[in-house]
Amino acid sequence: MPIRDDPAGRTPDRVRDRPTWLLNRAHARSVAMLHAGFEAHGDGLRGYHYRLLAALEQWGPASQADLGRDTGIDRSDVTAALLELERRSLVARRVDPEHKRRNIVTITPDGLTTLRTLDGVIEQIQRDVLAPLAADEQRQLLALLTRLVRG
Amino acid sequence: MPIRDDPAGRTPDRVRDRPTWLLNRAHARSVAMLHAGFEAHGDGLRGYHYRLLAALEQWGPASQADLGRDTGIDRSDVTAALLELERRSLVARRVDPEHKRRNIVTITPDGLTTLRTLDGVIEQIQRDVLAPLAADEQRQLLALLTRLVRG
DNA sequence: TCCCAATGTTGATGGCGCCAACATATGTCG
DNA sequence: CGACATATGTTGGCGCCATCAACATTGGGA
Repeated sequence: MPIRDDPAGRTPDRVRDRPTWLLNRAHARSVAMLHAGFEAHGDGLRGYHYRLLAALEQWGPASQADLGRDTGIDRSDVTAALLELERRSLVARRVDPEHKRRNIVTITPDGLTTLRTLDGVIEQIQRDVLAPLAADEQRQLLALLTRLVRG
Repeated sequence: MPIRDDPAGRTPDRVRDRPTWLLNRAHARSVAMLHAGFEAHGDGLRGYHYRLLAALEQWGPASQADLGRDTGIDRSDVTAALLELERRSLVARRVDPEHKRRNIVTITPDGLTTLRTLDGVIEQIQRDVLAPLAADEQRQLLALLTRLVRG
């Protein structure tokens, strides 16, 4: 999904230094690296799956709707991603006996193992993404991005 | 295309502070704003169209292949976007008499006008995107992103 | 009780990027 | 010159992430 990696292409001046363009490129860079990492070690799982597993690990069993709210993933995409996770036995789904319209989703031991593996892969990618910057610059960037995002 | 704007959703800890996640969110923010801007004032044009117009304005007439290289847009996508731009008379295409397999694309006066309009819209969006930061922080962020992207 | 809200599912759409295949035109090298 | 490779534009398909519409089911509140 990244734009062409090849920076050989001249970028129009009016585009090249714009904040939105830089954010786009930086994002493309990180997505490309994540993609490569998931490709190599993610066993076919994608960002959605990781986010769902992470949410389940952190807050325990939840309904699909809650998972969607907690991860910012649309209900319909939650359904699709959970089907895949269930197929791999990384999560289990059962109907909530209290509210029969609701599915309670639980992460399985295998799911936890997978989550930990992905954690390692992703941590390495974080380092790779930030590699062009010195340690203090990395901290600066993260602080600024955090303020940008939360602001 | 941004992830859900609603930041109410709790984000899993292991995700929330990761550089790739922050870049993703910052990008989502800028894309959402760009989307809204194009929606309101872009007359249905998309990022591809703007980039092509910008490249034509800056470097003058070019073949479609060159446009693709200069903008990082795939040849096939260049074709589609130019069809739309031609339909709106924002660009003109003619066969290169020297190399009959080649189309020479030229921006029209209307195209220039549209480009300037979009420029204004986009400039405003840049300001909005960076609004949470003070002026010196904005400069810092841009410098860091530039190094990240070029590094 | 009746209506409305929430839930899970299916299916479709859009933006952006990628790639394969093809016909056509243009070299280049034996 | 002729065979071969290369560049170009076009078509069509795929993938990822995000969004929305519509629906049946279930539950809660007025």
